[in-house]
Amino acid sequence: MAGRRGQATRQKLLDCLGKMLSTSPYRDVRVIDVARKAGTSPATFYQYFPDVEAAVLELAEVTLRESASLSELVAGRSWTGKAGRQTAEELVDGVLAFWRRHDAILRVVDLAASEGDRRFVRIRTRIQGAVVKPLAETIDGLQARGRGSGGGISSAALAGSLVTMLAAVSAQPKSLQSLGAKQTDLKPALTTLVHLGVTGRKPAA
Amino acid sequence: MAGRRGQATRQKLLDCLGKMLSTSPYRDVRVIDVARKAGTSPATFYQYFPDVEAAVLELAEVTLRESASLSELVAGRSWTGKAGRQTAEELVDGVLAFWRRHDAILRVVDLAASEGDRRFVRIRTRIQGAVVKPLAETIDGLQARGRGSGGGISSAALAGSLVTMLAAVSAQPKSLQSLGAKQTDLKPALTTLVHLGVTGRKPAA
DNA sequence: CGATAAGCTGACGGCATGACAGGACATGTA
DNA sequence: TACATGTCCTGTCATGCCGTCAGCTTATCG
Repeated sequence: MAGRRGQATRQKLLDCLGKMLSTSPYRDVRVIDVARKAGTSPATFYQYFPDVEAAVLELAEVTLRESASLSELVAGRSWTGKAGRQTAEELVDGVLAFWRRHDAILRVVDLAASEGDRRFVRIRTRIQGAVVKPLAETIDGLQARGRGSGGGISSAALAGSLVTMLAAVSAQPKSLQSLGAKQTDLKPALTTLVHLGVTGRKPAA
Repeated sequence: MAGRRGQATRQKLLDCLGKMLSTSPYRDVRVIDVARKAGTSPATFYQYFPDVEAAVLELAEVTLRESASLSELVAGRSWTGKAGRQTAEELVDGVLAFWRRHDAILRVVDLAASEGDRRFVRIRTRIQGAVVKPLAETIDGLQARGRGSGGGISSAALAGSLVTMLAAVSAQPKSLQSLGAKQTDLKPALTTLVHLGVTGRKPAA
C-alpha cells in the first residue's frame, strides 16, 4: 500500500541507512541523519518505519534473501581428493566474501540477536542455515559411508560450528592479524579446518 | 585522583552499567538510567566518565584482566591419546564458560571492535590472545615434531580461528539450536574440531 | 568548632524523538 | 490550460535525554 513515489522514498531511506551503518557506530545512528542524507525530513522516515530498528530489520531481510545463493557453495560438491580441497576452498572464499560484503548489516544483526531479539535471531538462523543445512546433509552422507570427522558427532553441530567460525573470522580480521595470523595465512587455515571438520582428513596437497 | 567515596560511587556506576548491558539493548542504554539505578544523578556520571562508551571500555578492561586465567587451559597440557581429548574438552568448556559469563560486555566489545574502534579491537585481541598465543605455541611444538593438522599452515591462524569459533558459538547458541544442533551436541562437536585442528587427528575414544 | 577540599545535584540550553494537521505534488479528466 | 483527487511530504510541537555549570552538601583535618 504505497505508490511509486512512496516506494522510491522508502528505498532511498533504506539505502542511506545502510550507508550510515557502514560509516558510523550503530549506537550513534540517528533518524535525523538518515533523513537528511536522503534529502528528506525525520517525519517522512517515521511514515515508513516505526523506528530505526524496524528499518534495520528490513535491510537484514534483504541480506537474508541474498544469502540463499550461498547454498550453491555446498550443493552437489565432491569432498574427496583434490576436488575436496577445492570445495573447501570455495566454501571458505564464498562465505568470507558474503560476510565481508554485508559486513555492516550483519554485525548489527549479530548484536540484536545476541541481545535476544527473536526477529533477528530468526534472520541470522536462516542466513547461516543457507550454508549449515546443506553442509550438515553432506556430513551426514559422509558419515553414513563410514567417513567423516567422528562417529557420534552431530552433523548439525559440526556444520553450525564451522560456519559460525567462518562468519566470526570474517567479521574480525584485525584481532587475528594482531595475534600473528596474517591475512594470507587465514584462508589456508580455515580451508584446512573446514576440510578436517567435514571429512575428518587433511586436505590433499 | 579520587577519594574513597568517589571510588565507591564510580564503582557503583560501573556495576549498574554492567547490569543494564545484560538487560537492555546497548543502543538503548541511557546515562540517566544508569545514574538512577545507582541512586545518583546524571551529572555525577559525567564527573567520572566522558560518555557511556568510556565506561564500557573500563568494564571491558576488567574482563580483560580476568581473561588472563584462560591461559591455564592450554599451558602445559598433553595433546596425545586420552589426555589429548581431555585437554580439548577442558579448553572448550573453559572458553565457553568464560564467554558466557561475560556475555553482555563481550558482545558490546565485539560490536565496537567490528565498527573499527581501535581501543576495543585491542582489548578483544588481548582477551583472545590469552588462549590463542599459548595454543599457537602448542601447535608450533606439535608441527615441529611432524605432527599437527597440516604442514605449511600458520599456527597463529589455526589457533585464532579455533578460539574465534568457540567465542562465536558461545555468543549465539540460539541460532545453532534452531538449526538442529542441540545444546548437548555442541560441546562434543567443538571438542572434536579443536582436537582435529590442533593435532590433525580425531580425539581418542 | 571552623576551614578547606571533595563530592553531588538542580537547572539550563540544545538536540532528537515521535505525532499531527495541513501544504505540495503527481496524475487523470475535460 | 484549468481543475479535482488522492498520495506524499514537512513545519511544528510536546516530551525527554544530553552534557555543563554554579552552588550546595558532606567528609577531613587543624
